[in-house]
Amino acid sequence: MTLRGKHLDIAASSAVNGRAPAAKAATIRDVAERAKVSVASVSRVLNGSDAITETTRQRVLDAVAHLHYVPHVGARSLSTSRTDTIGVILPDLYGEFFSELIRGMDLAARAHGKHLIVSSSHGDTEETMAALRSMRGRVDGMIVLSPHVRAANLAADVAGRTPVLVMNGGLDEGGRPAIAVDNHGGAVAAVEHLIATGRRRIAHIRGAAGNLEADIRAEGYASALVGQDPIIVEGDFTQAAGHRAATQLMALDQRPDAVFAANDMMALGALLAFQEAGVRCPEDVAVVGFDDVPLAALVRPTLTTLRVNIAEMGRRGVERLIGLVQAGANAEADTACEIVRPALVVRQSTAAAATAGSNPDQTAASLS
Amino acid sequence: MTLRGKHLDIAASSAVNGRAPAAKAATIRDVAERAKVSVASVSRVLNGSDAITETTRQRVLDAVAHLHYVPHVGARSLSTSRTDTIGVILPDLYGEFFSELIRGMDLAARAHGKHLIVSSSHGDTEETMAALRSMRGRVDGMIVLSPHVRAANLAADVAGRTPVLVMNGGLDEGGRPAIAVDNHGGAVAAVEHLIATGRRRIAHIRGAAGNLEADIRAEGYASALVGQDPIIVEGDFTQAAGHRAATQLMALDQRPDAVFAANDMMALGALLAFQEAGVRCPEDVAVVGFDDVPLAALVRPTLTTLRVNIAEMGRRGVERLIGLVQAGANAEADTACEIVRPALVVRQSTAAAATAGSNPDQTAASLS
DNA sequence: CTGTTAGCGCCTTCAT
DNA sequence: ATGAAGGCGCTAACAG
Repeated sequence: MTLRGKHLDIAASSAVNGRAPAAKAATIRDVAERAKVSVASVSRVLNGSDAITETTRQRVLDAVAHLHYVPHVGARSLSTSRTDTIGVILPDLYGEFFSELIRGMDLAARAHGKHLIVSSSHGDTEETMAALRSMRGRVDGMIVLSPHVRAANLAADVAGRTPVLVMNGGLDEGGRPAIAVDNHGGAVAAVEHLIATGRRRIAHIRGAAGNLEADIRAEGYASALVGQDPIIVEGDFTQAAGHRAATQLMALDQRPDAVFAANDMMALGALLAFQEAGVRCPEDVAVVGFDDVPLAALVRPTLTTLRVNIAEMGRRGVERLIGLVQAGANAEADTACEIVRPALVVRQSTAAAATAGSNPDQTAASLS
Repeated sequence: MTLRGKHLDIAASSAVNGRAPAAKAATIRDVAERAKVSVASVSRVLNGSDAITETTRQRVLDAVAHLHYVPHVGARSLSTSRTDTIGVILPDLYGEFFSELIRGMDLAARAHGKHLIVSSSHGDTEETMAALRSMRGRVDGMIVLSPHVRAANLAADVAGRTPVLVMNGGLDEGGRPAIAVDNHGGAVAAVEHLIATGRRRIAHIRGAAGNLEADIRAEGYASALVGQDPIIVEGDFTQAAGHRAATQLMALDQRPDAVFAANDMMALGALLAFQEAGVRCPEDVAVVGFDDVPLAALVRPTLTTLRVNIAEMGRRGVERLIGLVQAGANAEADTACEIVRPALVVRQSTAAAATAGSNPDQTAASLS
């Protein structure tokens, strides 16, 4: 007890001596002392809760100003068990898709006064778990993007009581809150568009094996083909993979006259490979991507793709998660898997040879 | 109330029945109880500190496993006053520059077992301050990227005892730890390259007014000109601005035969504008960007630019900050402003008309 | 080696 | 309207 008293004295003296930004940061107790009120009152003023005399309110605010006091969020969250922070676990931080996603999430988070703590798992299930664990108690809820179903589900378990929103493209999340892109529908739309514009040998550059979204898109592609066998080349969602795959395709006996790449970056890689080889797009070969990253409208020829509105999806994810957090125990109520329907955006890369060069950016109706 | 009680019952029962992930998370005390030891021992085992009997260690680990116990990081950091988290405040989250930067930072952070909490301030000084304040107690240190000097310096003040690393391109940070790009040197190199390849009327598309980096680059541009007056058009670092600016330039009586854009995105915008207008690059006009975002090597013509190695810079920033945090009170020792020298990367967009089409990606020696 | 206990900084009943 | 006091979950002396 006596010891404690001493401590306070020291803190007080150093606090009193000037508006020093260094030294030990002021605590709520310092403020209380300086304002001659109890910590409770300070707390009240700062949280705008109960009714407080205008006099004390001013006294407190003055003290706060003089001391450069800023409440310690960590301590606060320990007693309120809220952190006002949401965690995001991504498989990777590379490429325009994820940066757009984070941008959208940040926007929504800021709008709701939440913080965003991001972490990438490099696609590794073990790392995903580690990230999840280390986030416990640090966040009010998390959004997990894992290309592997297992990982996503495990994630939801490890999280314990913390709400988890899964965004990994699988439509069946076992009744967990989720947001997913209609990968199947998108792939089908891509192929149908190619067929409609007269293409007859349509190849597919797929994403990494084992990646859920890659699987579904490939499956959608195959199911939409008419009168031809699937021609599938492996890829991994990177521009380099698209380049390699396109090279392989050009070496085939019967060259395809159209390519549907599982994402835009690979489509771009393919576009470049074709260009370098003197294969003209869209005249000799049409190309369709997926995602509609900003870049897609910037390259020449501009890229036909499936618009996902990535930032919007990120925004939506954060808002939904915030809802889950607020719902608390009732969260069981929300187990819906929200589906995002990509919209086909027709650009130059799939113009029928005859009409090549027409309007570079005409958006078709949404799939839904 | 009754309704709520019912809900809770349900939750509870579901928790009891099996290794339920729900229910209230176990605390260190629960573990201690179940393992028949004191909380101190549990803490010891978990932190691998002191020596512990193998017996108790096992007992603790068992209990931890059975209870799905995960230490509460928030509480821990309250007593250790460490958060193992570093905060990053960016002016914006849009564009490839920042996504690359975050990627590099994430890599370094993960390597050191730190978390990353990001926040954008939309270039607004007030928002930057708010972000800083709200990070207190939540991070061990922060990295601030603010295009405005004032903001950056203010930031360092508001932060109080928390180490702050400034990365806003200003070389003079008043003795604060900082990392900056040699914007002046880069701009000069760009102009000199253009002159060396025979260009005589060199224009500049500058970044937003009031933006420190934009100012320095513009100044560097002007200082390197030989035998011509500066031709400067306003921009704001976006691709659209570059497009507009290029359009303005084409309308001039005496068209420039070269353009140095303050960043790659604007250079790309200009490239497109020229293309649409039928002005050939590099034959009619050469274009140089700044940053070397991944995209620069993907467009056609490939873009000559100043490589900054963004991800590496992000990595470096995090490592330096971690150093500052560890140094603690001795932090005053490190007040150096580390300078990153961009390297000129010559690509197709500045090929002299005669040699146009040569090697698309030859890197020149670094400036340093 | 292990248990006890006092805080870390804040919020929040419970009295007054 | 305000003050006093008991935690939140964990770590770190300080005894045994």
